[in-house]
Amino acid sequence: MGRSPCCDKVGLKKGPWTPEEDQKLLAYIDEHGHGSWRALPSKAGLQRCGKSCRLRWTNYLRPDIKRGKFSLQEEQTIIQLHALLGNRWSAIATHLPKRTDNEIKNYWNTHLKKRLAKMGIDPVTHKPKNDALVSSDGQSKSAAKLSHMAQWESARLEAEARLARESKLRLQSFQHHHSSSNSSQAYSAASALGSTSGAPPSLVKKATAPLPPSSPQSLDVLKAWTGSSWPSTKSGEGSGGTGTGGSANGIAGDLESPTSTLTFSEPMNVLCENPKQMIEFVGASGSSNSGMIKEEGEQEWKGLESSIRLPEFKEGIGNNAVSFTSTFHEMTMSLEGPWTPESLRASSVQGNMENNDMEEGFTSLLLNSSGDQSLSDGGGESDKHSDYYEDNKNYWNSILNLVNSSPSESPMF
DNA sequence: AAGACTCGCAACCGCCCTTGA
DNA sequence: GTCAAGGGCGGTTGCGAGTCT
Repeated sequence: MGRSPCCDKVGLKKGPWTPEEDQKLLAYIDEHGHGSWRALPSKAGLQRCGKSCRLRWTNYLRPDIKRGKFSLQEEQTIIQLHALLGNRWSAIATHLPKRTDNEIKNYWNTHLKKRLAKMGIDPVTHKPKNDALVSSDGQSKSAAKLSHMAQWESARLEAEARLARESKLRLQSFQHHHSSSNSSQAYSAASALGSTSGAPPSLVKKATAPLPPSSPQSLDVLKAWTGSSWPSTKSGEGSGGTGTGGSANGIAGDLESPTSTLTFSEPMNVLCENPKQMIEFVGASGSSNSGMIKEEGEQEWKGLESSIRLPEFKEGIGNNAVSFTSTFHEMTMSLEGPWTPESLRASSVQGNMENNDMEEGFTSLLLNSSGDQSLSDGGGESDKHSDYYEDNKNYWNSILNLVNSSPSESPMF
């Protein structure tokens, strides 16, 4: 399975595309679709390799591409998803409609990474840089492991959310045929439908009944659900905290097992020296996508550098294991409606109104320029600990809420 | 004004996975 | 089961534009 010689052929043009070439490519795809990329150049009269055509199309010419400056909201989304997914740009791109993975990658490398670094946050781990000094006791290992597991979890969430959406769509179509107009009924039915709608029973029931961690079935099923969005091993990915397992065979590697469950019981116990340190993560119910209420604008970043609460943030994800417990119901709730900046904003406002001062996640940590005394002035040791737990929980809440609130038009769902 | 330097982005490279013969 | 083609993805490069000295 060697590399295809696609671009090795002599006589093929490389380098920047001319408007004429763009025109030819556009015209051809308009008329015929792209079909086989390899065959396309000759048919379209282009002296390019198919791969080059595909890239030009997917990264530039595609009509559904939004170009130009990233909004603050998009920046936040990228940061949060990167914290969770690492350098899986294509996965991140599925949550940013109209942005290409290449564009996001470039933006991260040229803007966001630098900003985080400037703020003393390691863009790879999303933790304060000096954290490495503190973690000689093995906590960094736990952090890495946790991050690793979070990635598996995210892939699993994607799969389950996608399935939930599909179930819902099926149900809606079913109901359409049966002239039912009650959407809440539709929703309840969708939740209950499970076993008859193609949703795996383990999902519908609620996932505290774990599939065997290394269960081949669970892996195959998940792979099928995710539409091959399962994380893949890339040689370079380890550096991004993204040493995801890769093919199913690799799953049992460094990470014990990405469970197909919603509870990281076994691995997390391994991580937790003190079981009391287990923090239950409750998925998106009443989700408040904190940090989504800021207005767009560069100046938002300015106060940030001075106001970020490094001590709390530092204690964030790395030191403790987090038990992710969610329910199919909660997940389905979080998937209601399309994912839009407005909806995020709305849910954020709602969340805040629902007393959720505590529901501030990573982005809020980054963006809050005021009202942050409560945590840093906390004083007492016990307060410190509870703050620490809260931050830990909120951090993942924020990120996973975002992941759960996937765009309806996302190809991933 | 001009050369040096920096930045941002489009495009390329190369690895890997999937698919189908 | 094997192999090659096709395509996806993340990392890297090269060049033009902007900024600095």
